[in-house]
Amino acid sequence: MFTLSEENYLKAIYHLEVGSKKGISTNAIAKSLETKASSVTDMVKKLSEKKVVLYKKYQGVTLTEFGKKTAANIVRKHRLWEVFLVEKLNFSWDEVHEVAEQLEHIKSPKLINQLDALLGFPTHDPHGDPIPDKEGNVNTIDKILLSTLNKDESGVCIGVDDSSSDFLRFLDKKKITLGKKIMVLEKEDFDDSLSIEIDGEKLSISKKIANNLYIKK
Amino acid sequence: MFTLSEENYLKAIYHLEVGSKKGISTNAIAKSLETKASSVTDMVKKLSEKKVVLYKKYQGVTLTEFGKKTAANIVRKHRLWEVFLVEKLNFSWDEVHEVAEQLEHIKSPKLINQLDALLGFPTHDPHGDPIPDKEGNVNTIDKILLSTLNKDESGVCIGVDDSSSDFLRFLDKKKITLGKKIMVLEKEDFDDSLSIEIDGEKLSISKKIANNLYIKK
DNA sequence: AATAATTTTTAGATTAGACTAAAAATTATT
DNA sequence: AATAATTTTTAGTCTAATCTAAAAATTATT
Repeated sequence: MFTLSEENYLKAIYHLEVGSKKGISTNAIAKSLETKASSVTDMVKKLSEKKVVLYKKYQGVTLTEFGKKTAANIVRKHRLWEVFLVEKLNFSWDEVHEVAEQLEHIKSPKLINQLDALLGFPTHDPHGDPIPDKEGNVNTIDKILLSTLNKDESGVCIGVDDSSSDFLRFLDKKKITLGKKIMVLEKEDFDDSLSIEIDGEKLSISKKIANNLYIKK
Repeated sequence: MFTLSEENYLKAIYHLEVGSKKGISTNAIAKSLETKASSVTDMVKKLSEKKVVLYKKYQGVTLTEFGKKTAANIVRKHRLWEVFLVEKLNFSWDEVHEVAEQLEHIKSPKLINQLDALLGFPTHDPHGDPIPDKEGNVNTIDKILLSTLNKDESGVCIGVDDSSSDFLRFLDKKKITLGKKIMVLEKEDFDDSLSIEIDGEKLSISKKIANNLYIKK
């Protein structure tokens, strides 16, 4: 069994490993968890003894298969709880993260299985991120950034990259939600802003926004 | 804000204070939390500094008003989660305690308020124990032990004293659940066992069982 | 390739919470 | 009231997880 702290380290390493071929550096983990490199070194040794990471001094860490499964399970719990908060308890999508950070550490397989069933076995969380299955497998679909679309191309909004409260509240205000169809009407060269159509309405979107919205063609 | 450990101490003291006029002894707390008296002394000093208990060396502790409210809120969360587990996630009443012990420490007022609403503002948990309101007030109704009923008297089953898994599973097997009407047909003098009628069926109940079932006349 | 800059690890300290063993206070018993 | 038994507190130790500061290793730059 893992402590709260161990679980948080595992989760951080899991997220950092996505799209990174090499080992995860001590500093990267420290930054992600807002802690000090020396603390990371200590914990990483402990995790290595527990067989969830491979660790060689100065070489960074990699999750073992066991570690990956363990981490994926925490992420699974986090995302299922997020769905629960939005679907059943009327949370908005910018409010769920903090509470899910706590709920993800509750230990009860039955609780999670039943929650999964109550929610109708959802595949994605409120931000469009995929929910790992019981074995830790993640169904990755080919999502692209809105900013990569060309003029006159369109796609369906399927997720966000940055899921900070500020960004999510901005999307709410603009009525941009998952599942909505977005058409690129114009791309401005001088500032890379986009003119898009959503819900039959025209809207201007900055580069930063377009770089944080995932689209499926 | 309180740590996990502090919350568990508060809850233990809260429960021990019910029906006790004097201060709660160090040993009583130690026994209830399965820890050592010396650990209790340490923690009690900390809780005293945090203004949740009154403490004088060798005199035991008493919860302050603030402490009572804080503890009642933890109990409120525990019992609401128990209702959730039974009503929404198909847990049986002997399975809920362990998970609720974890869930009660989740910090989010909105979560609890919304959960309360989702459950239809329940007043009692699956074992018949009252759920404190947001201000920490508990609606105590006059419950009596089944063993105090006389021959030919009857009442409705409204709760259990001992809520151990073994006892609850026994009740399940005998189809004794909250809300059922129980009539005392006979009291045996030599072993204090009862002959009762429930669901139109005759059943023999030992003294121990009758001492753990609460009835409302 | 040598030196500078950066990253990582080690060594030692700190804090919360728990423990053991011994001392002090209280309560019970003669 | 004196002594015995029990309870409670104190003093000191331990572990998990953190930190700072210094040392060691790696990477980058001239």
